[in-house]
Amino acid sequence: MRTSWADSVANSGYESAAAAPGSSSSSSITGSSNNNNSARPGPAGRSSYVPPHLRNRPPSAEPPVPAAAAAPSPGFAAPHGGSRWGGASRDMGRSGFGGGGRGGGWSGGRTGGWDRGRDWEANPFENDDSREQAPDEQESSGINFDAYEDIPVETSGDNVPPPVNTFADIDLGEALNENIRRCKYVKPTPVQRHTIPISLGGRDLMACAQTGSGKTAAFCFPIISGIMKGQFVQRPRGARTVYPLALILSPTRELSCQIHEEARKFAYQTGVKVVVAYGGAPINQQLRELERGVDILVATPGRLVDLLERARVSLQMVKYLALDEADRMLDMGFEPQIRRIVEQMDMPPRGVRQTMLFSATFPKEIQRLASDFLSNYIFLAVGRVGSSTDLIVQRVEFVNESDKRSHLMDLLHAQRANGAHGKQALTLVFVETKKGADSLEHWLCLNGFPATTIHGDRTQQEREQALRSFKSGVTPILVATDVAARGLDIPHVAHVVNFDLPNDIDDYVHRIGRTGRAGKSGLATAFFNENNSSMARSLSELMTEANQEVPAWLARYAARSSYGGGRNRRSGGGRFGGRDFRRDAPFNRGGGSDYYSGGNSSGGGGYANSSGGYGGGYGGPGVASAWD
DNA sequence: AAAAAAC
Repeated sequence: MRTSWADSVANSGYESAAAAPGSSSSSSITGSSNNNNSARPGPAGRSSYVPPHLRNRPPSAEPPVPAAAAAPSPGFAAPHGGSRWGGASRDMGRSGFGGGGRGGGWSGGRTGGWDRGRDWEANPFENDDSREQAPDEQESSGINFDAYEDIPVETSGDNVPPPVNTFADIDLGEALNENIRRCKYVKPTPVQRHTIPISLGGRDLMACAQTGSGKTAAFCFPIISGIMKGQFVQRPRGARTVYPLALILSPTRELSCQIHEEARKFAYQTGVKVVVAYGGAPINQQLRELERGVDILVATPGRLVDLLERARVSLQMVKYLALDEADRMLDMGFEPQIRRIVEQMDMPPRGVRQTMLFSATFPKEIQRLASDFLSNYIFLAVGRVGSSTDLIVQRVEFVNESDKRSHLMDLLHAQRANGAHGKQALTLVFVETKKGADSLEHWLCLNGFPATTIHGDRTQQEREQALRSFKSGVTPILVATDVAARGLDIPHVAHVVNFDLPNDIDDYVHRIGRTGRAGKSGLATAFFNENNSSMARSLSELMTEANQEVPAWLARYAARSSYGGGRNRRSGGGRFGGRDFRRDAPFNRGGGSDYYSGGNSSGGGGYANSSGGYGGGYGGPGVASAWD
């Protein structure tokens, strides 16, 4: 049975002061072979244990097998230790993984013990090439990096670390670099260029970046690297509780799955173990996975609370907390649950753990809430201009409720006619309600359009099946509620139809972001009628910002309609999905919640560094003077 | 008002 990274590395001798994730030196880290605190429990024969990621490799490629050491202290099944950096030789190309066996306390209720088959770390890259790639793909990764040139970037906060230009500029470690290569990432996207150094520097972060701009990797790389480099204290091994070092929360089950799949690629053969937990799926399998060891837990809030209540998971050892779609996680529906997880369980407080919040949109009122979870954080906004939303052609058509179906059919017909080989291009149709989704799907199928649907009234199996069937083109039309609005990376979505417009402009931004991924172009069509008049203004503003053609009738609606369209008249105004709310009230301290959260900030006005002349004055490369 | 998120 293999254990997770931190389990195998750390041991009871260490103090909890984890090495700062950003500490650059790797040479000083204790090698596994001379770590006398190591303990290797378990049956004899375990001494020849070969960690999963090293099996089936030529002997020459294997790092030295760590020496067996003292028996574990009572109550602990402490695996042997070892630096994640690979002990003596980092140049081995992989870390000196200490895959110690788990002692007799292995509590899965299984008797056979050691199941090698299950220990094998499946290659997460296996299925990557099964998807057919367009022949004209310029980058093998499919990411059109040219689309990312010259994006305005805004940062604020104390001492913002400078961005990097290449992955090689950062010491992420060989194993991680190898996975970056396997992912065919040539160079970091803007959000990655800025986020990774901030995060490696141990700083809290609120990051606002386009849909499809590589946010997942931006928070995964530093977490994985930090866990590999860190010398973490032995995690207690009591009962059946597991102690992840990192927690990644997301608002939907499918998004958590997706993050898990991606994180597994990044963590492949690093020994860092990533596990996912979400509702609607049998909990027992997830529990078994957890028992096999977990460093990074990806979860949806409900299931995590369940696991915490059952005491199967403890957040006591969490060093990294990442909220994806953070503004969604902190809106009305989710906030209490998130507060409970972050503030009322056993997670270390802000300032002790490192917290990173990511989204494409960040309304100010949500930023205010979010600052409760952050300590002296850096705000980062990567602009929209020249980036992915620019590559999405947005159209708005006036369609009365009663005409929507036939109008949709017209669009689909035209699309089919234009499509290659008469095949239907992938089209994602958003509707307002679950019932509406079912009935539209039914109607489409009746009319000869292969469609399926995804929404919260379907079983998890049905939801995942629908997504697979859509991705593979079996049902090239997917009718969805907002469950599919955020984060899902579905390659080759040619067209997003807002059959029903959302009531919030931010939701619109996330929805249309399902197309135009990774720098590719896409089309978004919205059906607008009197019922959407409250959206007229924000929609027309957004389209103007994105250099889209605003129909004259929409402009008239916008001029007529009162403010408040979409509730937060554009979360940032300008070119970004958001702007640091701290800069709006630089002298407004105290009085209730502590916006400045760190307590050691340098002064009321010291936050801006890209537009104002004041503040720390970091004006390094890539920090555009974006605010006019 | 709807959607999502545990059993």
